[in-house]
Amino acid sequence: MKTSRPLVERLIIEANRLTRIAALATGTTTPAAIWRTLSILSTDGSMRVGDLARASRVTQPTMTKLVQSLAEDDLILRIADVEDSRAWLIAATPKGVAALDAWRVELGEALQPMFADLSPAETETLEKAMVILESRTALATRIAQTARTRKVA
Amino acid sequence: MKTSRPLVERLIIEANRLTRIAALATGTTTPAAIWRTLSILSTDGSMRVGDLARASRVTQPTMTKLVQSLAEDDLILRIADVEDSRAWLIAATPKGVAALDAWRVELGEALQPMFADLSPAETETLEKAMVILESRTALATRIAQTARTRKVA
DNA sequence: CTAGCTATATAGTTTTGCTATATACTTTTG
DNA sequence: CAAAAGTATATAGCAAAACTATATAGCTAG
Repeated sequence: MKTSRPLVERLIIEANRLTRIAALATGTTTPAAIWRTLSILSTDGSMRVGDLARASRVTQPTMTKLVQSLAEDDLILRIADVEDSRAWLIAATPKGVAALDAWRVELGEALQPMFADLSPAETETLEKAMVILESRTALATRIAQTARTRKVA
Repeated sequence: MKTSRPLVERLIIEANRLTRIAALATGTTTPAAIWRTLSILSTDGSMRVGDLARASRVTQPTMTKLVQSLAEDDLILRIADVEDSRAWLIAATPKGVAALDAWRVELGEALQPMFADLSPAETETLEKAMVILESRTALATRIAQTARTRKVA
């Protein structure tokens, strides 16, 4: 283990580990692609199939099929885009948001034992760190979204 | 967005988001399974195919095939287990560790802009939070490993 | 209005990962 | 200690997922 690893690098390593440990701790077999898609819609709002595919790092045909399957389960819905009738806006339904939320609760509970014995000072440090992280990731997704080649009105 | 979400839950949500954003920012097409496997071996040391499969959340035959392909690229090597000649110990090679490290550097650099303007106080908060996180995830993987049904000598 | 461009859908193929099972070795038991 | 039962990995065959290529429909520029 390098001692001189930059902070941001340590951050992404721990993020990957936490993600892996949490998935391991819950017994769910639901494909990660479903949660990833619902997470993106939940944080970034409704968007087109193509944008969703890019954000989720799959090809557009793959996302089209995933969206079809999610729509069948009423987890998302497809709204006609008034500005461009070729496109659809994909939005999470209340049921979809609830399913995502339940999964997050499950993940949180699975990780809980690891953090059960945090001291008040440690809890405060993590709370502060979360506020910082949350502000940065919120910014990042906005950048990613505008990266789409979009006509300026 | 819930305001009353528990700390641990916010943590896993941000971990997922960071993982997603970082993957998006780099253009790599290398399957995630490869990095996941190398990460596990790197942090938890050499282990058997079966344990590696469980840790990586794939079936044993899938891991057998992945291990074969990684061995062909000299990213891992298979050591005979002296205690049980049915089993192999899988270990990351120096080349494997280097590849993992390069990928982590790339992820870190991709996220760098998001964190370029941290104040000294914010940096310190994140540094402290990382120390806490690193100690907890280190603990967690040890627990997962002993969870294997292992004969006591 | 036509030519070219863009958004999503479909078809067909490749890849990935699964279940079932075989093989080799270890452990338990009578 | 030999036979039976159990465990670790490997292989075979199949199912699911995701890709490339392309079709279809709608938009936009000249």
